[in-house]
Amino acid sequence: MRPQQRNRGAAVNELDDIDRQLIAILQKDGRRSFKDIADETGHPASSVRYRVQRLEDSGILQIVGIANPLSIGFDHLAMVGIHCEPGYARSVCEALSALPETSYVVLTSGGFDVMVEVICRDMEHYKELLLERLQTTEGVRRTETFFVLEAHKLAYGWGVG
Amino acid sequence: MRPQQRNRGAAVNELDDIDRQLIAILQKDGRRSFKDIADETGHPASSVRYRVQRLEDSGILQIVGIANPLSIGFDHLAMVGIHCEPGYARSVCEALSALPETSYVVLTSGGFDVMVEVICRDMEHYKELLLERLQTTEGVRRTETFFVLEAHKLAYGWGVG
DNA sequence: AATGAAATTTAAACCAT
DNA sequence: ATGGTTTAAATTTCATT
Repeated sequence: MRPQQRNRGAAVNELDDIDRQLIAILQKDGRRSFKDIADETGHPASSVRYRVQRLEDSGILQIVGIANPLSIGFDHLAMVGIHCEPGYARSVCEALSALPETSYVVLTSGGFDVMVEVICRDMEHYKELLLERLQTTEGVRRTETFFVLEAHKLAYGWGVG
Repeated sequence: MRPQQRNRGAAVNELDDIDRQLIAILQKDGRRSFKDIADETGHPASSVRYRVQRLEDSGILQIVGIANPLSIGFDHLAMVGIHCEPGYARSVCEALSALPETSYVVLTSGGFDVMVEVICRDMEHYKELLLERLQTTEGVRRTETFFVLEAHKLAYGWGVG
């Protein structure tokens, strides 16, 4: 193997228009067949497959099933803003990411150091989570809860860490 | 058709353990073949297909491609908390949901009336969005921006409205 | 890295229970 | 709503450029 190619593996340096086209199609329907996509875009099916695989392998694209939490019995969503002790923000993020109830954990600048979204079955569940697990996490100084009363738009992000 | 079955169509009244099992598998890999799932769960492939279709038709499950925004050139994420004029919270949600930059729009109780996540290409883009579109939306009184410095966990929710 | 064509596997439609 | 069967279609592998 040539030195220039070492460690490149399935990596994608930069997306081209075809990659973006494939992503756009799969964002609408993650199970569209490669042949369908090939017919729509005019590229050969094997090339479509090759590229989608490369995008998945390199971590740019993920094709997953997404269940509506409200339909599966988890209808208490809340956003929680957290103030941390200085120097603890990242470890707080890591600890909270490990909880099954969190669907969103980010380190932020501004009035909060960390923001997390949590999904609970009911208020009892939320109370236990907040008092016994969020507020007892080392480095958490203060929390502020914003209950989600209506979800108007929930789009997709995904695990970067 | 019997009267009891009218209007049931593809609706799912309540999920059983098999449904939950199928959702769990597809949440990890949205393109797993039905035959694979059938072999793993011990259910016939035709039943797996039937159930997954029903879950999709009834809006409980969605299988989509998710692109990492940071990989596709959108690396400025921010959470924006919004205070609204009394009575305007829902219309603000609707207006902001229509913007392509928003990936998350919820009506909340607590210190903010509305919270939105926005994804922008760069600061110039964010500045334009905030000053020209968010803050000019009718009913928006005050905004507070929390820039996302690190995304530790971004899981999946999806459009309920 | 991308494509084409072959062999293999899977999905879709159908039907019976 | 489930499970089996058949037919059509898609995926995978591999050789080629």
